Amino acid sequence: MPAQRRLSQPTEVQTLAAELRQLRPPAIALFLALDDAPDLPVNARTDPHRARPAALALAAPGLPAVHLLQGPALADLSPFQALLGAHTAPPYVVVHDAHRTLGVLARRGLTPRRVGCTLTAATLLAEGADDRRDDRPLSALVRAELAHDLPGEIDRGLIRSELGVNHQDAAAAAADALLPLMRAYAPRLRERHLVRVFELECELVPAVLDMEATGLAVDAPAFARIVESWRRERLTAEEPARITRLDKLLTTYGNWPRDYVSAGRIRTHLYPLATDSGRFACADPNLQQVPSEHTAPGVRACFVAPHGARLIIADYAQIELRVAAHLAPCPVLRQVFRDRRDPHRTTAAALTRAPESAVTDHQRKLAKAVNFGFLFGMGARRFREYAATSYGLDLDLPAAERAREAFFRAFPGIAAWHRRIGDLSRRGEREDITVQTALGRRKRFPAGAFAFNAALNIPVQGTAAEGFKRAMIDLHRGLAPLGGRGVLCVHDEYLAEVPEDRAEEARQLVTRIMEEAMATIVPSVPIVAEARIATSWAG
DNA sequence: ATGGTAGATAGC
DNA sequence: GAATGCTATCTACCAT
Repeated sequence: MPAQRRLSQPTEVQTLAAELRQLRPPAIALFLALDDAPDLPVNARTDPHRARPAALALAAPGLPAVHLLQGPALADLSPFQALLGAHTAPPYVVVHDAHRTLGVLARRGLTPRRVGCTLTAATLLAEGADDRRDDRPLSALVRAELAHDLPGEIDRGLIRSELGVNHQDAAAAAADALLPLMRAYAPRLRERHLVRVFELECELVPAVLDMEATGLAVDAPAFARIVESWRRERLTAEEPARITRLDKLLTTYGNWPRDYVSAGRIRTHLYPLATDSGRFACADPNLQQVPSEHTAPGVRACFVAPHGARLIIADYAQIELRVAAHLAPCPVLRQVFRDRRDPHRTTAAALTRAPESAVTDHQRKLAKAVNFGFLFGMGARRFREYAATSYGLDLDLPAAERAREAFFRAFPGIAAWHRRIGDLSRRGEREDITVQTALGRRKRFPAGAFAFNAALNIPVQGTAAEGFKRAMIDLHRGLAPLGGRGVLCVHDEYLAEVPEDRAEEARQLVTRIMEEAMATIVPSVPIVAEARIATSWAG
């Protein structure tokens, strides 16, 4: 790394650049946000599904990584300086949607060095993935970095004149950009009360990077045998539905052992800020959609604890119902959880107008479908279909309507919440509507584009995601002394690998950390996490 | 050939 | 008045 522009008194930016150079390579890389770059493939700009500023992640050979944001002019960085300085890791400022762009790059024959994960103040400020207006300007620095790695595509002379410098050292360039860009976002994040979300995401980054780097141990030969059994069955299968299913399994998962397993572990890519809700996106491979035992028996059993270790598999109990009880708010549902009662029995009792003690197993099963289905605004018609496919329950339409009424009768706070969102629906015809999570992450619906169901769901899903991310941060720190580490997260499920002689200790620790972390975000309802010790994901 | 869309299906 | 939501990946199909 050429030392350059070394002054007798290093500037803030130079100090940061020096710190960045100390970091282990996987921690950083360049994320370059692009929006209207003329050389981008068309789909990066026009696909509504990808209607976010396209992000380009480019390899910067030999460099420590830096996450760059495009952004407006300078402002005050102070709230974040303390935050970032407290980390062993660098300031991670990031670009959303980089993972899609990685694919775009790959199709163009470019092989960017993989970056850890993403965080962007701009994403938060843009209030949901559908509108990134605030994110628009293409920074001169982005052009500079493009010129650096894709010579010929952009006029370097233009870059130099724009920047007023001759960048020979991409790391220094990146660092130069970092502080100003963060400065630019800081006051707006403060104004918009997004500092807590931003801090959460900053703290989360090391946990995600380690999880991505660690990967999950996998019994690749066993996986390959299952794939082979699908192939054999496909040859003789006759039932069309079965053929469709087998083809899906074969095409989606069949090449995983070959494409993604190395040294007995499978590594995925996690994107904490790629979704409207604040949940993770996961890709290449998407380990958040590994077939369940129900769908394809044996697959999850291939994801294992290595010799001498155990998996701790933990998830939250009815987390969305609990979060909804908190946010709605619904005193009745809150009380059900406080009394350690079963919300499905409560609904079943409302359905039958009988006491909870008289609820049968079948009634409880129906009530479970009712609770999960109607919570986010499903209609009676759609509920019939849902109950049939997900729970094997056949209902006629009047029965589905009665179930819906019983649900709202059981939980008046939920009913009032739905009515309030319904009112927003009318206003949303002609004005922008914004909904938010507990920490203040926002999703904005432009006038005329309000979505009732999404307005119900996103704050709940997003609040649960915030509690989960809080837990991931604490778990990352809490497991290390035991020699344990997180290996995967699936929305409300956390997998850790721990030494077998400390498995029980770890199990209890994981349970406690998850419950306490979520409770900081969702304080009005008791939170229950359940963790088990296993030798494979199926166990 | 490549880019783009809709629909189905995998997860939560 | 009614309305589950959030994703990734694959296939089939259409357009350039």
